[in-house]
Amino acid sequence: MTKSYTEESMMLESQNNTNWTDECHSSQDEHDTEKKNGAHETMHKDIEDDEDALNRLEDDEEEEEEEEEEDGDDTKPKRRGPKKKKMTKARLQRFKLRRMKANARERNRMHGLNDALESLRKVVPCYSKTQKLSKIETLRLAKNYIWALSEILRSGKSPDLMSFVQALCKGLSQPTTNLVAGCLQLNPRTFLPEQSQEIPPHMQTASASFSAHPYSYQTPGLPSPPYGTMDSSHIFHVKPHAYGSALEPFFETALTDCTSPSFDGPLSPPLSVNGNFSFKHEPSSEFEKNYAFTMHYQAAGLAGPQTHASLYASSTQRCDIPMENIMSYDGHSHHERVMNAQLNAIFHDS
DNA sequence: TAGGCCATCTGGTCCT
DNA sequence: AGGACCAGATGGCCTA
Repeated sequence: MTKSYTEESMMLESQNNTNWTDECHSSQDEHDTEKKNGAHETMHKDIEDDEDALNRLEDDEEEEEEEEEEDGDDTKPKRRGPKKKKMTKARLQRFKLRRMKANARERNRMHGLNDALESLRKVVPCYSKTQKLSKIETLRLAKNYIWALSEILRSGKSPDLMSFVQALCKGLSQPTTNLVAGCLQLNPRTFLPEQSQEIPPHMQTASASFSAHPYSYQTPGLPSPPYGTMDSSHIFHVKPHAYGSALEPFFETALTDCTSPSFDGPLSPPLSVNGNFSFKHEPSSEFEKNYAFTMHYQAAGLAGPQTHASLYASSTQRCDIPMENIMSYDGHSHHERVMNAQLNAIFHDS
């Protein structure tokens, strides 16, 4: 875009600021309404209005083109150099037309992006219509989820539940962590020794967790549905305490530097080429060695109540979740149920 | 009231 | 030339 465009836009901004702002506000208001109603009708109307406006502008433009020819001004001295185009009405309107088209495209593009993000929200472990994850949290959770599942597939071993959860929630904000736990209808205290003792040992591994009844972990004081349901995927979202645990994890390296929200370390899935994951059983690089699973939940004496107890005993920022504030879990898609079934198979086979 | 999140507008850049 | 994409700016809404 040339500098003249910038000048034009500045002019336009000052001349039409009110109108443009009004358009923006009305559009945003309508978008809010649309969100509340859960319909796209308003958006379509918005776009139709834009198209009407564009058509009107195009009609006006044709008229202005004719006016422009008659507007030849011989009184001003001619300037040398490249002829600087006059900012005629027609040019202004053409600019406005371009801008309106570009704005409409940009709106649609962002709506498409948001739709895709909404789809992502539905397939990551925590999904609630009533309290959506923010965009950034959705992306972080999705990234952690992909990485964690990839590690499971690559290693072919059941992870320690707590470590898995910690890896999953790495870098997430505390509110998001709470929300995730809320979606699970789980209170982190469930993993305290006194509660854990009631849990059969075999239930304290991830694989057992996935095969357990959804409410097996429910603390006596916890409310019943409709606060939420728990299928296997929800187990992934328990986050008793995400940051800096003393727990030696299944996802050991995933827990490093968890205190930094901006931490964006090498937490990618092992390999993804053209959408197909390729897992190597032997770390072939220093990176893989660093990020390979270093232990299993039974090998390091981490499984069981003591592990969880030590985890929480060392926690200074305990994640106590008032269950009355927990959002309801609104259900997962068929796709996710299929995915959960596959996960169950993975955990049971390993 | 400050901060987080969001939608939108805008101009620049790259690509077809 | 026009569209896609991106990042900065802006203002509204909500919550602690």
